[in-house]
Amino acid sequence: MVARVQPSVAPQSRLAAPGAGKVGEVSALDEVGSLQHETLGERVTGELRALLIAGRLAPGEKLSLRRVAEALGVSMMPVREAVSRLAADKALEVLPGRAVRVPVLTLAQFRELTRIRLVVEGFAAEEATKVITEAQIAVVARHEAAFLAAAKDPPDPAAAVGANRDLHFALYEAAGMPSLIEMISRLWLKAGPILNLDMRHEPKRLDGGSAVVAHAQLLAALRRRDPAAARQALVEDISAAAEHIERTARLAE
Amino acid sequence: MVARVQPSVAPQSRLAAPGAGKVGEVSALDEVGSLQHETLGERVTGELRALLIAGRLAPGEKLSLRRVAEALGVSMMPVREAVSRLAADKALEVLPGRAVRVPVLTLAQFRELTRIRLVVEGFAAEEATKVITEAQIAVVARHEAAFLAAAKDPPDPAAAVGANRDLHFALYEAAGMPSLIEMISRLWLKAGPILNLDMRHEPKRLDGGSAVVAHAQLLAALRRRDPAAARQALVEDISAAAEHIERTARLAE
DNA sequence: TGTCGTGATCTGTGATCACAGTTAGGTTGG
DNA sequence: CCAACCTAACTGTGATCACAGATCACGACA
Repeated sequence: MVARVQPSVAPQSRLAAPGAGKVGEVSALDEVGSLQHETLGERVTGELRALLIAGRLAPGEKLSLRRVAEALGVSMMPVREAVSRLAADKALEVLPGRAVRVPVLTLAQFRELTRIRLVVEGFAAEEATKVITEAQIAVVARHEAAFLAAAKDPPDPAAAVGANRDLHFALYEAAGMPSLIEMISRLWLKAGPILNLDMRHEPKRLDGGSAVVAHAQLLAALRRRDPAAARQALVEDISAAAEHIERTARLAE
Repeated sequence: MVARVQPSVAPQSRLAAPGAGKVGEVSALDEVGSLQHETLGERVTGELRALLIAGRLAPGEKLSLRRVAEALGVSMMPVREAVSRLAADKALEVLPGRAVRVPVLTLAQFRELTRIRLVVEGFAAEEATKVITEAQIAVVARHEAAFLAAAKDPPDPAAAVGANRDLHFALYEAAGMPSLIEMISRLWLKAGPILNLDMRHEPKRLDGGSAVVAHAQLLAALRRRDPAAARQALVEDISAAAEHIERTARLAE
């Protein structure tokens, strides 16, 4: 049907971009990173992503483009773009003729997601342990402390969820693999609603739970520079949380 | 900033959907799968995805929403949605004030992508080998034969690219993990432009290349039900292709 | 009292218009 | 003849309007 999308422009004919700046001239203006003013659609996307990962949007909850637009004080257009992106990641789903909602995972889907997380995040932990710096370990430790504080009595579920997220991603980012981070983000986007909604509703799980010991083992492995042990600690962290979800959470079918 | 997106509807208050169909009654109407008519935006997305994976859109090639819309005979709106989705997957990128183009990978990005592919697709191959059926093996073998035929003299690059894709995904789908397939598709979407554009331009690599022996080893491992060997064969297939790309292809920076 | 039909309302999808920013090409001045 | 400016076309983004389809609630009929 579509023979050529862009017949007129040959990409090879344009090897080097002309560039708007003058060549050979270095000034202080080159320092500023041309703060590309974030487009409105991207901002909405980020807002919804944060809400999903934090578990503040429950599985099955229905969203309305117009309502979201009104709540965020923007037009319907950026919301459409954001929902399109998130739906492409299956972080949201659009029912045929109905509305857009947060997907409700079946038990099989949740188990598959967990298996993938074990592989991908385990790999990330292993690679991160090989190249992590002292300063980065300190950052992880700081988030671990924050998580511990939030899990203590009285527990602060929202803070715990955020600290847990920061801890994990601080580790993953140490691997220095941006595409991997992006991939893991997508996994969290899909698992976030169940995982963190649960953690939010059952703060008792936090204190004395398996997460604290897994995090401690993870940090110890990092300090020992033991990739296999770090992976093992992460696997236990993910597995324990998944088992708890399977026991308690409401999964479809 | 945004406290609650949808304040009026409590998701818990709507535990079970009412359902339009009558319960307890089984008729012929339950057979028809509620044919949801594919939306226009989805069709455009699929069209662009196919073009990207097949390597028919070269890295650095610029796209214009209006041109694409005109070429596909649709309005600009569905194209915007498709580009939004693909840009979210980083299969396309939108320059700040310029145009949208297919990304040009740096050497570091390509290497990272390859490492991730080794982990994820290797895992998929391993899992698939554990549960693959005879019929599914036959399907893989058929695509292998098609690939062999397309690689022979005279080589048919387009057919070879398609057969190679079908072969790999026939294997991965045998694992029965939909989210994993989706994840691998995204990886191919990003690597496709370089990998298959190269294969298209250098058909000599096909005949007598490492791909045919890797595929043969893969099939042998499948028939032996040897997950580790299947993974190894796939790793060699991916690695060999990646090495060739690194030697010949034009990578940024 | 239970069930079905029906209309108002809300849903996402698509099209069209408006706009600021950039690019490319042509023209003018040196 | 070369370079710099300047204009015109084109870019993605956002907003608004239009429309088919689905949902839901109310009311009428059995």
